[in-house]
Order: sequence, then structure tokens, then C-alpha cells
Amino acid sequence: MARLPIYLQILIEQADSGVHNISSEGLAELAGVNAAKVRKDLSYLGSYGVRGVGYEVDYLIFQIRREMGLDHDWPVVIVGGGNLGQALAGYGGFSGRGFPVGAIVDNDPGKVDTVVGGVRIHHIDELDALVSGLEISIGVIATPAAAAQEVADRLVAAGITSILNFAPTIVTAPSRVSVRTVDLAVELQILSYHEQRRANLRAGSRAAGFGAGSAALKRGATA
Amino acid sequence: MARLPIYLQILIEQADSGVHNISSEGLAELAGVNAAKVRKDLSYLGSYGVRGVGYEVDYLIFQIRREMGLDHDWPVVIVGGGNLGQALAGYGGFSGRGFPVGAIVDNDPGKVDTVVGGVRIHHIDELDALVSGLEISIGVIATPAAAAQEVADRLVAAGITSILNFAPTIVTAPSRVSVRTVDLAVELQILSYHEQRRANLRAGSRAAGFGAGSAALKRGATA
DNA sequence: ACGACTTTGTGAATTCATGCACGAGCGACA
DNA sequence: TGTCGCTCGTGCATGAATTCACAAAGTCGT
Repeated sequence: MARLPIYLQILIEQADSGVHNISSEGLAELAGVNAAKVRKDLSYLGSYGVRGVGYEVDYLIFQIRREMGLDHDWPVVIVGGGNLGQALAGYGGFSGRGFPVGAIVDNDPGKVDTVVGGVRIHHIDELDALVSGLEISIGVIATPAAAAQEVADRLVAAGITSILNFAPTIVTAPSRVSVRTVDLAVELQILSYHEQRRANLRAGSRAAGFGAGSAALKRGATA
Repeated sequence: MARLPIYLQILIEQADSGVHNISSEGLAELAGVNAAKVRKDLSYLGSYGVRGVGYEVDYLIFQIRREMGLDHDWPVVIVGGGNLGQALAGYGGFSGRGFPVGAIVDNDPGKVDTVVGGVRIHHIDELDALVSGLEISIGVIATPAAAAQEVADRLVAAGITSILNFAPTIVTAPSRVSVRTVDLAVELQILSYHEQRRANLRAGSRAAGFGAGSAALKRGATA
């Protein structure tokens, strides 16, 4: 499930705060979800809870880590040494959480041999060698949108089986390859949508005295 | 819905390629979803399709933009002038898509007055003035996890109504404020989970000759 | 040692999202 | 102008996800 990382994060925070046991209710509270959902999610991993007591934080962390494959590092290769690529390489949040940047590649010869975040940029033609040499299975696309699909194809050809795409475009890959796209602007657009809905609601309730502001505006605009 | 930004993106690409009309089927194909889903999603905006023909791309773009509040810019304030904050400020993907960086603030006096991505860093104490002066309603948290909640509180106090949180922790805010957390490492963890599942499946089928690799491993580890 | 209390794990019910199938409307063409 | 073909909009069924509710199982106090 996509919620396991969230639980894991909370559990680690709790462990750091010296908490040894946590109930499904407590965990649900911190994660902002339903307690039964937490129990179902965790029961999917096996029966690691103790009735009347709760879950032992450390053991649960261990089990989630194991289930998610976080009991060892997964080196990643970043494609694209531009603004975003450099930021990701310099951003400590990757290495610090089990995803060290094994390599950075770019197609611009001018960028090759530059050092970013302690890692030297290689030419993209060396991708295959780097991937097999460092046993990398995760690739990060930090290129402009226009290049994203071609990069994805090259990553797949090099043997990558998981792709994290930051380019604002949809990339396709064979079904055996996992692809996740994170478009930072899309996240903002979703917030903008909420802002707009709030604005519509305010306008709607002011104008018509009822709550269906969005629908009212829609009809009003087309009438 | 969370799919509108994806449709929008595809539609803009199509418009740039000179396409004037698109059917729900065509759009579904490009978005990698079901055609009926596309029609339902779009019908939620109103009846903007023409039977027998499809949807007029430009008009649909206009309508989605309007519905999502993307018909005008939403300036954002970035809190945190560190690695990530600088990267976000320098990353063109924000300004280019209607979210110009109106201001950057940091609590480190040493960073104040530095210029990043064309924007000068202010001290966080000026947050209120900047937010009201520039009519900013979206805040971006690019600080370490430990500071995130306090920053969120200050953003809310300053009048921000939407928060995009890049810190790897859960931040809470009043329900009138929208919060989205994007934890880059969590995205990688989800990929790692898929990698692990693939590995488990391979191991499971090799060892036992059936597909329930994950469950088999689980029982094996606890027995 | 026993009973009261707490919390898990899970079957059942409900809600939500998805996909199908088809009627309705529009353009094209004779 | 009438008919045919195409595609939208949407009621209905199916399936997944979420929530409820409760028995089983454990701890703690006496």
C-alpha cells in the first residue's frame, strides 16, 4: 500500500521520541486516517500487534522496512544535470533515507565532469555501464519534458526497473517497469483548485445564498 | 478531481501540435485511462463536448483552467533558502506554469539579501508583510522536517490558505487550509516497494513454485 | 487466580470509484 | 431534407476500498 511509507515515517519519529509502543488508534491519529484502516494495513504484513497493548514501534519499523525493501540501500541514477538534477543531488533527503545518488548523467558535454553534491556528472552514453556497474535499478528523470520519453527508453534499455519522473509529461514504459511521475506544478495546480473552489464558494454563497457555488458559476457562465 | 491537471497538460501539448478537436477516446489513450472515465470527469465541468465530434481542445483548456483557477497567476512564497528552496526558486517549472515565486524567506540572517532565481531572500519575520503585500495565498515549505510545523503555523498566521510541504513530516493546519505534502523520499520508497515485491516474487517462484512470494517469505521469516 | 479492561484482527456492511452499455444529440452526406 | 454514423452524457452493475462492529486474546490490578 501507498500508506506504509507514511506509517514508517511516523513510527521513526515516535521511536526517536522514546515511544516504544503505539496503538492503532494512536498511529491513525498521527497519520490522519481511520484506526481500522491502520489495523488492516498492518495486518497485511502479518500479525505483529499485541492485543491489549498495541504495536511495538521498533519491531514494526523493522517489519515495514523489510516488506518495503528498505533494509538496504537502493542507489539511484539521476538523468539531467540542470537545475532540478543538481537540486536533487544536493538534497540530502535522498542519501539520508537509503537512496544514495550513485551517478548523474547528462547529454551536455559541457556539464560532464562537473561535480554536484559530491557526485561527478557522466555523459549519458555511459549509462549502461554505470547502471550495471553500480547495480542501480532506480532512475530519476530530471530533464525537460521534451527529452523525458527518450530518457525513459534509454533507462529501460540500460536495465532500470523503476523510474521516478520529475518532467511534466507522461512517460510510458513496459509494464515490468514501475513509473511514478511527480510534477511539482501539478501539486500547485491542485492547491490552486482548492483555492478556486473556496473563492467560488464565497462568491456563490454571497450571490445566491446556497452552497453549490461551483455549479452556479458554471451555469452562469454558459447562460 | 486529481486527473484534471493531467488532461490539461495533454490538451496543451495537443493544442501546440495543432490539434483542434479530440475525442474522449483519444484523450483517454494519451492519459492512459478509460474513455468513460474521461467523459465522466469532463462532464463534471459541464457539457462542453459535441456529440459526433468530440471536444474542442482550446475551449476545453479554457474551461479546465477556469475551473482550476489557473486563469491567473498564483504567486507563492517559499520558506527555506537552503538546497531545496534554492532549487525550487531556480526551477523554471513554477513561474512558467502560473506560480511565480513572489518571495523567499529564511530564518538565517546570513542568507537574507542573497538573490536566488532572481528573487531576494527576506527574513522570515517579514512574512506577514510579504504575504499581504503581494496577496500570496500559497506557501511552500522547504525547510528541514524539524521546523516544518512551526513554519506551517506561521504561514497560517500570516493568512496563507494553501501549503505545499516538501519537508518529510506531517504538518497539520486548520481545516480551512489545504495542505499537500510531497516527500521525495516517499516516492522512492514506493518504487523500492515495487522492486522488493518483484524480488520477492522471483525468490518465491524459484523456491516454492507459486506466486505468493511475499506471503511465503513473511511466514518463513517469523517461523 | 480471576475478572475487568484494553486493543487487535477480521467478517460484514457501506461507501466510493470504475467500467459498461445504451439512449440522445449532432454533423455529414446524399 | 432525411437518414446514417459517430461520439457524448449518464444510469446501472461490478469491484475495490473504507468503515463498522465484535469476538478473540492479551494485560493489569486485586
